Parts: sequence; C-alpha cells; structure tokens
Amino acid sequence: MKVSKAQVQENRARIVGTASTLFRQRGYDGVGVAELMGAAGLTHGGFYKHFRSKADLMAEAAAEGLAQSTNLAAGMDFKSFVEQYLSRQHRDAPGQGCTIAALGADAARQSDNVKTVFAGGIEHQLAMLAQNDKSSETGTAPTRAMLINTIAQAVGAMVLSRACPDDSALADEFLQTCRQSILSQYLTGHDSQASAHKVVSNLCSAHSGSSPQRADPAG
Amino acid sequence: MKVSKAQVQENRARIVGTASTLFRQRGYDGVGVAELMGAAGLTHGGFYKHFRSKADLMAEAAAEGLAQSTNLAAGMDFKSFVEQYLSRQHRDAPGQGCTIAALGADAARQSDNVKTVFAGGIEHQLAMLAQNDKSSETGTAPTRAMLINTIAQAVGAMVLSRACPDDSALADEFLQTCRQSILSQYLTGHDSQASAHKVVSNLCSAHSGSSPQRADPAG
DNA sequence: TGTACATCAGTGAACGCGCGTTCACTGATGTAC
DNA sequence: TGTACATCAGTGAACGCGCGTTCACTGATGTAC
Repeated sequence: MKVSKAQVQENRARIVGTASTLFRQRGYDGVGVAELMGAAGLTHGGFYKHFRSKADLMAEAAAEGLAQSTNLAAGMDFKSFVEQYLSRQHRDAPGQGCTIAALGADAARQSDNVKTVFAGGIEHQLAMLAQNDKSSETGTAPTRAMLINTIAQAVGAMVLSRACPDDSALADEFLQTCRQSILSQYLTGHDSQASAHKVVSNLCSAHSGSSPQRADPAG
Repeated sequence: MKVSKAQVQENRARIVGTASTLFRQRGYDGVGVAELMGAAGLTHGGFYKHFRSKADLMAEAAAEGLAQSTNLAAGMDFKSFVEQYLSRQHRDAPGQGCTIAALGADAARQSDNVKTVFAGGIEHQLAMLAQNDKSSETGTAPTRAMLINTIAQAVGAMVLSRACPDDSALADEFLQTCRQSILSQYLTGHDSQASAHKVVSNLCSAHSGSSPQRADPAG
C-alpha cells in the first residue's frame, strides 16, 4: 500500500525521533531494528526503504538528539540550563536528555560517520553556550577553554551519577557538587576571577563539610 | 578432563582479566560469551562452571578493572596521574584504561549489582586521589568536593574526546584544555585559591587565543 | 605409599531466540494522457 | 476533469548468523582406603 509523500516524511521523522529516544535509553546495541520500527508504529520490513543500514540511522538519530538539546538549551539562560542539566530529573530520564552523556561512550565504538556527527553537535553546543552566557547580565564572554572545561565537567558528572545506583548518595553528590562548582565559576562574572573562585571555595567547603549526604533533587 | 585447583584458579582469573579488557574496548553488549572464552584460550561451554551468568562476569570484570586503575594510580604522583589520564595514549587504548570512562555509560543501563561495584570503585578512586595529592609536596589536602569536580572533569574530557573522530582537533582539545585546567587548580596549592585561579585564567586564554588547534599528544 | 573411584573443569553439540538484512508481494498514491 | 497505469512505502515471511544458556560426556585430579 503506497503512502502519501507527506505521510512518508512524517513516518521517517517518527522513526528517527523514536530511535533518538530509545538509543539514549538503552544504547545502540540495546535496541533492534524490529523493536524500533514497532515503537514507531510500523513493521520492520520497511526500515530499508528509509535507511541504508542501522548504522546510518544511528548517525541521523544522534544528529537529531544533539540538535534537540542545543535548541532547547538556547531558549534558557545559562544558570537555568546548568541547573536543569545537572538535575535528578535529567539523570533519571536519559531518553529525553543529553545525547553526549547518554551515548558518547557508545559513539566512541562506532564509525567515524557517527563520531563526526558527535563532534559537530559538540561544537554547536559550545557555540550555543558562548552565545547564551554572553547574553546574560553577568559580564564578558567566557573563553573557549572555559566552555570546554564546563562541558567536560557537566558530562562527566552525569555519566558518573548514572553509573551509581539510583538511590545512592554518591549519585546525587556528583550532580550537586558539580552544579555548585560550575555555577560559582560563572555567576560572579568571568573577569573577576579571584572573587569567583572564592565563591567556589565557600560552596565546596559548605557541602563537603558533612560528607556524602542525600542531595535535594533539583536544587 | 578435570584440571588442577591451581589451573582452575588461573583460568578463572584469565577469563575475568580478558573480559575486563574486551568489555572496555567494545562495551558489555559488544562481546559475546563464546568470543570471550575463546580469547581466554577456552571453549564457551565451561563458562557457567565459573559464573552464574554474563551479568555476574560484568560486575566482576568491572571490579577488577576499577581496582587495577586505582592501584596503578596509587603508585604515581598526582601530576603524573593527571597527565597520563588525559593523554592521547589513554584515549586510544580504552582496553587498558579507565573503566569508568569506558563503561560508565554502559553501567548506567545495567542492574544495581553492576552499579554498586562502580560506586565502590569511584569511592576508592576518590580516596586514592586524596591520599595521593596529600602526600605530594604542594600543600594541604584537597576537599572532597574538589576531588569530585576533578574526577567528573577528567572522565567527561575522556568521554568527549573519544566521541570525536580519532584525528580531529576537538578530540585533542578536550584532553589538552582539561589537563591544563586540572593541573593549574592543584599545582600551586589548594590554600592559595586566588593565585591558583590566576594560573587557570592565564592558561585558558593562552590556549584559546588561537582557537581549535592540534594539541601535542602528551603535553 | 599404592590403588580404586568420585569429583568436576572443560568440551562441543544443541536449545530457543533475536539480530540485521533481503525479498516477493500489496495496493493507495501520484502521474500521464 | 476522468481514466489507466507506473511507482514505491509498507507488509510479513524468510535468510544466515550469533547470542546466552543448557547438557551429556570426558578424563585428569584429588581423595578415601
């Protein structure tokens, strides 16, 4: 049964969207073509009318997921973005969350095709963060190195938090500690380095004073 | 053909060691029981005389890999450890490298059994870093929060670098930038926060001045 | 110490199952007249 | 505008293959006498 051009386009988009979510939840190897097509409301046979291979869909789904995050983040101020990124909600919903944190390690084992998509997505995210922070009220634009450090810390915190048992204190500690660290580096403006770092120091000691404690979900 | 007690012990250890390496290289889903046993010089049938399931081996191999890293790192000073961790060599040899960076995202999709092993390994790594840095010539012990921030940044940098194409400038930039950031936070001592941060600032601007450039492999 | 025998790690075939991919077929869409 | 027909997204069975796991069997080890 042939299907209208609009329907074809819509079906294809739904497959990519579904894949983007399922891959983030269970990894590239954790989702099969048949299950994926079923989740998109189709049968598996038609898959190859849209994509040359599962690997091709991986790259396309990654691009979609990365763009989605960047667009979503572009609409909020820097502080809100960091708080939302390093939240319990984000940790517990990888399917809707950051593609880099969810699939970065999987991407490392894939072809350069997939890795190139990731590198592009990371560059876009850096550009968005620069734009985003620059437009905030706090001050001058952060250096590229600062953004690189920040994104590494945020992604690492999410990976580490998710690697711990769901209800463990350590899982929350990574989110909480890194959220405070990142925010304090930016909140007081990048030009007043000394005072900014003093805030880091205060926040750090305030938290670490009573060792691993259960963190408040979102802040 | 029955085998001596010593041989049994040796075979079992070889299976765990082989699994620890192969899992880090290709992920938990990327290595089958049969291939694994073959790589350890055995046939697949005997697997269940040693382990109740593949999932059990995942947990044991993770424990072995995590302990291996911690022991290895315990024998070097903090600066050497960071330089080695955020090096091209480490990035390109995940099979011998950090289990958290290689399998943290995979662990997030496994049972609490595996996650508990990871949480324990992370705590040990934190304790080792604290001990390691304290014994260096530079000064007072770092706070737990500082170590949490550092480990998150290091793991994130490695995940991000590996997610990029092998020969991309961005892959090197994550290693280089985060290495400088971490070292400058510790090198001048943790008590002189302001001067330490000034070094960060200088290093950051020195590097980001000429945008993404190809980094020197090991520093 | 020597002998008879139970143990059990290791072997390799087999289990059912899901994987990624291919294929002949269907039938509504979209086009050519 | 109406009709005849080519197109092609979608279907569902089938391909070979590898997965995790089970099982009957082997035979050197380790033990009991």
